[in-house]
Amino acid sequence: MKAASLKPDAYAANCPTRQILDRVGDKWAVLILLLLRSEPMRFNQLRRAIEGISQKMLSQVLKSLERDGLLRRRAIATVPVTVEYSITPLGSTLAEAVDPLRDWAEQNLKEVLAAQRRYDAQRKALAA
Amino acid sequence: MKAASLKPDAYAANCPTRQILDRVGDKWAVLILLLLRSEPMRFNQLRRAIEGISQKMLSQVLKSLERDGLLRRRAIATVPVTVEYSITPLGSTLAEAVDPLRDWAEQNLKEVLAAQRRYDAQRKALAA
DNA sequence: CAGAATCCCTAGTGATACTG
DNA sequence: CAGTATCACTAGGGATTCTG
Repeated sequence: MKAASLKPDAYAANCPTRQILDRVGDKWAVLILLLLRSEPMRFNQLRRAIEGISQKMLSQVLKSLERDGLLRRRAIATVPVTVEYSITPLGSTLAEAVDPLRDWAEQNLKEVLAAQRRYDAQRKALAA
Repeated sequence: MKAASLKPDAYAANCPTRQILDRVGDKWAVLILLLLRSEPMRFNQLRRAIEGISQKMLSQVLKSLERDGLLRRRAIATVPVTVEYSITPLGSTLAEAVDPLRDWAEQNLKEVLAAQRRYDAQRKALAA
């Protein structure tokens, strides 16, 4: 865990958008948020749903999402203990703000991939 | 430079959204895109505008953005050479899809920070 | 000016084991 | 079940140097 940054650039680091984009860009954060949007889930339930995340990362990301007020953690005193994670209203609004990006991705991924192929073909031609 | 991933999880890695979110989450990519939205810029012009990016990163990010078809690179044969980067239509639509996120960030950063303070205060109380 | 190539170092991440 | 703690790794990113 490191603080934002120590002394650097005035343009990038201070920008509120940066912090949010970092969170959105986080490999798992948005994924978790989107999952919780449909229903509350428990720890291992999320773990299985995501399949590929280590429990360390899951635990870590959940903690920061909770810290940011984007989701809420509820421990239920059963034996063994049950913990339920649910999205907060704030988290929901963020998830909504991400939707246009999802849409863009789905609509334009093909074009991006095509551009990549073109670029790579071009480069290969030059290399020859 | 690594390929997407080799064999892992079916849920996270295959998702088109993941690739895009990675790009959006990239520390500089979106920043650059947003800058270019207003006007084409040259390499060192961007470098100065961002202030804090290393030229390695700038060069690297520019290259992948170009590869993705999100911006276009034009080398003009002057002495010394001039290179101009401009956003593509595809890049513009992505930038637009990011706007809701910017807005969310600006509107809700305060609340996020407040949540963080609450969380931290809570934790400190428990630690005592 | 616009980059490419190197070196280097640390922070992010996974795997493994342990706990309440 | 729901985590925490350790260790060990490597890839991301900065600083520096060189080039067309």
